[in-house]
Amino acid sequence: MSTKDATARLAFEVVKTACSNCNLRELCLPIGLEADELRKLDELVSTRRRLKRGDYLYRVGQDFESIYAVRSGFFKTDVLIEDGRDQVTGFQMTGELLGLDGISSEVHTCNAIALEDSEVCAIPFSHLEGLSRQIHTLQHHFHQVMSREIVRDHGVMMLLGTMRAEERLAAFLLNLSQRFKARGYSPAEFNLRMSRDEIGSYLGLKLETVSRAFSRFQDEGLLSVHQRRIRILNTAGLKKLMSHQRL
Amino acid sequence: MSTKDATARLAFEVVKTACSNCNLRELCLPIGLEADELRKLDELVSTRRRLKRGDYLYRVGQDFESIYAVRSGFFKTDVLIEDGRDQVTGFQMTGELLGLDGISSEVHTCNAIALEDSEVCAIPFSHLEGLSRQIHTLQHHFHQVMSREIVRDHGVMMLLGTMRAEERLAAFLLNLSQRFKARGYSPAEFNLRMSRDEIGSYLGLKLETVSRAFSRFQDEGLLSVHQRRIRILNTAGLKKLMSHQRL
DNA sequence: TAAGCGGGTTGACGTGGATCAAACGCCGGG
DNA sequence: CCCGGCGTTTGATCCACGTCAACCCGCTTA
Repeated sequence: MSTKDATARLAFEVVKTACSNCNLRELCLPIGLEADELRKLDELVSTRRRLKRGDYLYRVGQDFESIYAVRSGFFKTDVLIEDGRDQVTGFQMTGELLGLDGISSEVHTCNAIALEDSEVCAIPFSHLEGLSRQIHTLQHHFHQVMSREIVRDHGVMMLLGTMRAEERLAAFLLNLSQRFKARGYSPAEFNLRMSRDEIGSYLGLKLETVSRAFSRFQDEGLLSVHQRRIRILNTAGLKKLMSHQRL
Repeated sequence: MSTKDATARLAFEVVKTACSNCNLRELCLPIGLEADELRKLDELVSTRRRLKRGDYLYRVGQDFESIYAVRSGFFKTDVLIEDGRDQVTGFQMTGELLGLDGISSEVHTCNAIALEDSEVCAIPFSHLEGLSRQIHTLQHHFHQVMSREIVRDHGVMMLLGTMRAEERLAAFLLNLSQRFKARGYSPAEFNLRMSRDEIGSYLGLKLETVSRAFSRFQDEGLLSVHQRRIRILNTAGLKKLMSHQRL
């Protein structure tokens, strides 16, 4: 997938959008807003963008002017260092926000890439700031979203800093499961949108280690795994595994 | 140091404070505010608190109502899991903010502990939201601070996910160095406020590994180390070490 | 139908850092 | 001045995960 293709397509795939009749409004920024406030938000969320699998929503170094709400699909964000190493910093699904990293320096500091065909709402940031000066609820909710991102990052730091391979994978799967559940999908059966390599990058492991951990989970009857199709058979077992004292 | 001692002392050590004549105002929340705006901020920043080494500024589970700006001293924040493992999520120095994690759930999700005698300004969060609805500059600056925290966390994730022990320690020291420099202290010579164990926890390493890495750096002439006293002798060498391709 | 390819699995082996253990230096108290 | 305690250093050993390599599976293309 060439960059030019992606950029060209993006330029045209914009659609007028409206929060007030979006079925994600309980999951996304509009939480708790009154009808008239929701109308104001509609004006704010100016455009929708469609992306194909592999397209970049934004790249490191690109000017920041909007944050994005995932309307459908699945994303990853990653950061790079010169020598080629990279780290997946998160996976984002419907109702989650992308681009908060760009606020600090007016420039995006990570890449956001669609892992399947996706759709996002672009929210021009200066407008969001303007509106959140008027709507207290929106302001507070936005602050909570940013704070939640910080808390999530602390969880990942804990995972990377103290957990062993199987614990990391268990934590990862339980987190995904719970997020699918919150969106009305089965918490027990889902398919992964990311490769073993991407999971490994997120968890600070090599893809072989991820693959082996999957196999061991399957052997122990905790899951069934077929390629990217996951069925969780023993949630309690996975949870127990996570809190196993390090020997 | 017992908890009760700390809590009792904290209750009394409150002092009226003012941003407008604080010599940190170029480093802290007031950046870029006009004189009259600064006066409003003064009313906001209600109290100052002194802490002794080892005191908790706040604890996991405690109700969130203020964020804190470090006026002097040095802090660490950490998170725990049931089985006793813990992860230091950050070290905070003068001008940096503490407590952003609490916004999302109205409850603190990490502990903040003074690593030396310290002083903080308490900023009641609801007041901050109120004022930032009036002062655009303040609002934007606050968003930048939160975003910067997210970017910093991504850096730590990169460190924990992809770097080896010596690279982590080099990155850590260079970061400290640069932060001391920004505060007008020597970037080359400083003393660490935290133990090897705390460094290890932050970097996802055991204290022995940290100690060995220090020794090796010293052998290679990159630093001189005497207990917690650090002198950086070869910044370029440390930087090069950081970007060494993994074999 | 074959051939190519990208992603996933599995095995054999190497190694960086954890673990265990001992000793050292610094510091405060008797 | 000695003593005990804590943080740190250093050495010896171990093991979880990385590395390297072969192979497999499902999909696409010729």
